[in-house]
Amino acid sequence: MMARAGLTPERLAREGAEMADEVGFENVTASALARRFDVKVASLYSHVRSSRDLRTRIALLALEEMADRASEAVAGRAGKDALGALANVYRDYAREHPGRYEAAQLRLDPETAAASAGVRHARTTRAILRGYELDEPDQTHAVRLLGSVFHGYVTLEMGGGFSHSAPDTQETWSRTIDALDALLRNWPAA
Amino acid sequence: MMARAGLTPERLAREGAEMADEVGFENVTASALARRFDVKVASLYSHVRSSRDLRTRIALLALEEMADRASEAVAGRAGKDALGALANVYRDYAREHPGRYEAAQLRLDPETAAASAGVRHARTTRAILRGYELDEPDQTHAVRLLGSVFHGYVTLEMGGGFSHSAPDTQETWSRTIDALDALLRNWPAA
DNA sequence: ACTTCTCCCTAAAGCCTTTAGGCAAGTCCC
DNA sequence: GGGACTTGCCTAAAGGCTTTAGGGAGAAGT
Repeated sequence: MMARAGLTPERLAREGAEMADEVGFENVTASALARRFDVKVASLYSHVRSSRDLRTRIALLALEEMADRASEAVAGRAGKDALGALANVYRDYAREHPGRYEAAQLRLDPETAAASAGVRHARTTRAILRGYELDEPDQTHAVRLLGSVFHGYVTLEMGGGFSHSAPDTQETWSRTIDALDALLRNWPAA
Repeated sequence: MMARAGLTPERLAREGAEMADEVGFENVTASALARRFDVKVASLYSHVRSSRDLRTRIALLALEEMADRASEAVAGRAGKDALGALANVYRDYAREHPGRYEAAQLRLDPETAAASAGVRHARTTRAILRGYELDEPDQTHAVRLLGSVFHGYVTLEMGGGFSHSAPDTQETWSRTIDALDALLRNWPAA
């Protein structure tokens, strides 16, 4: 009588990601997702272990997508060009997929994080620094700084932290990339 | 028979903040807080409008505390000294009060944000730039950059984003401050 | 066709939020 | 001091989310 809905962990994660962008990651609940599939809540629990598990899968999907975009953006570019391209991956992804971007910030336990696309993404960030002359350990410091700036900026902008003031954020964004490029070319000695 | 518990919005927020540091901000629920006061849940609703209201009050309290620390740290310092002091306010506050720091990241609606201590904090950040020679609009860009770096760094560090790699994060933190100082002294022209 | 398995269902318990209405301890005024 | 009012916490109840246990009906293999 009832046709099977064809649930799988992957489909749940994909639809959950879609939903996150529409209603915010914190509103992606097992109940709401079940409603979206026109299925009873309990049915989800054959496919995901828990609500937490569901959210983790959405986070991993988002990390994967960002890592894909990052490696594509950086391929064939170097120096400031590459830097700007990577920066824009963060910003654009967060704008196009705010719910997924939130999801990507979910705290993962260490093993899950180590197995995630986050690692690949970190390698991409490091690759950008090949265009600048930095040796270890400064290279690591710089990777961390870039991650901080991109993530921090996008978070604050999404949260409206910059919203009520001139000049506009696009201008700040370009100048931030200029500034980071200048900094990397002129990295202060320890 | 039952002595009055003496609930007030302020006491609820303070205890909620305490609780956030102990069990994480996302676990601060009206129910749990009521248990802590040995009071029935419904009683809280005479003092706060909703669970959301409670969380907002905790966020405002945290913003207030951070703004206080920031202005105290910056007073009587200038240049890199001031920069480092402000940076450490973020890091130390997040370490001492992780739950409160999370709370401070709660998205507030624009009016609430405008009336919060966040505004005072932003002025403090701007004050630091008096030690560097930056005119508008670069000053605003720089304020945003500093906010991004501090917030981004602390978030990533708290989330374990840097945890599994050498060199240690203290070293990165000092070098980040060095780098920001160098950048501000040598801000690239548009 | 019959067995077996898979997938979604019903049922139920536990916790959280929020509202409505009640009772008693504190406060005020005579 | 005693009555009337106010305040503050309570009980009751409805509705939503999570999670587990067990059942039934379609799909798949022989």
